[in-house]
Amino acid sequence: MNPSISKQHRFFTRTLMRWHMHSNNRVMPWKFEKDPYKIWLSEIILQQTRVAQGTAYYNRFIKKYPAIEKLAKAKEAEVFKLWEGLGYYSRCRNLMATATLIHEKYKNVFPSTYKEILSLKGVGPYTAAAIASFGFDLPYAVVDGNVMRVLSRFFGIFTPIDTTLGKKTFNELAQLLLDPKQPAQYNQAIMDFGATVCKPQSPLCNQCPLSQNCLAFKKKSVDILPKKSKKIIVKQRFFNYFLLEVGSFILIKPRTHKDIWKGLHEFLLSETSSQVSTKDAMKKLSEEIGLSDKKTIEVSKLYKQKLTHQEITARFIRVQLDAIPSELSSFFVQKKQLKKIAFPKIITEYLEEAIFINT
DNA sequence: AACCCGGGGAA
DNA sequence: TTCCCAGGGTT
Repeated sequence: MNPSISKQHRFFTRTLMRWHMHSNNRVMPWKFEKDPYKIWLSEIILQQTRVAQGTAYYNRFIKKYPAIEKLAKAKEAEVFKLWEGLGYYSRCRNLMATATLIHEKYKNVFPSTYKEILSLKGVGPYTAAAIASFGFDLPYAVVDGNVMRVLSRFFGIFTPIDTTLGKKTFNELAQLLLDPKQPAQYNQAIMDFGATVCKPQSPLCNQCPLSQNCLAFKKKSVDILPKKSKKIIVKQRFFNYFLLEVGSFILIKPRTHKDIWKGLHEFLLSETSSQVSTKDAMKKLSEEIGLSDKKTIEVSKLYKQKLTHQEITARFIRVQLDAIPSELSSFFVQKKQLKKIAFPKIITEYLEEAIFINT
């Protein structure tokens, strides 16, 4: 018996598991899943993503790539297109890298130790614990946003969850509380409990089985927990997109530099530090790439896209060229191909509204 | 330790 | 608007 486990700890775990047995009605496609590939895929998709948003993506991925070998052998552009709109595209790159690694190094057998799982690209402490417990019944406690919220409230912990000390505190506490005899059930229970009862806003304290011993409930601090320390500064950026068109061809470039949307594609971009007129944007374009015989045919309205730490304002300017410039020839594709290419949301939105694409 | 990386839904 | 989501990687 671990002496550092108090009465409060035991009440928490026992009551949580009882709730899980009798009152947990949450349904998700990957629940009770034991195939580590499917568990891994669902966990990567759900990183910083709501279940409601990720579910459709999960189902499409499983349908198209029912086993990891299929994913490992898929074309990169195809996988990106399937991931399009889900955000955090490094997850998609890491997904493909890990699928390839497991295919080649592990011969399609998913690694079964916590250490090996944690070493996979795109798999951090949370995801490793999730795969280890759900897939292999190993005693590792998951610590995600749900868990930190539940623990910070029940144990009245005001340490900010986004600090090193906070992460250490919640990780150690979560591991103490885990029922080592049924790690998968316990982890499922605490996350479902956080998502359905101990919610971020208006939690259901009046029908919470833990409330009698919940420190935040006792001290009326439920609504200020968990604590966070960071304040995010949102940077404004202005994107002038030029659609260089030559007949049925159009210029599309991949985003490869260290910036947002790496791995997706876009039109010719000229970024300005402030909102500029179409005329000035065209002038800047001419300075950057000297194109002759160009004719503006259409200027779109302004589109906005809010990211966590940036706000993008974009305008799309259609430019007709007489011929494909030789130095840019490798970037021209048939307009018909656009539907197979993965774009950021702001471009997808424009393309859905623009009718030229079908002409 | 601080910062970067998307998009959407709920209040 | 603000918050935050089954977080992880880089500097």
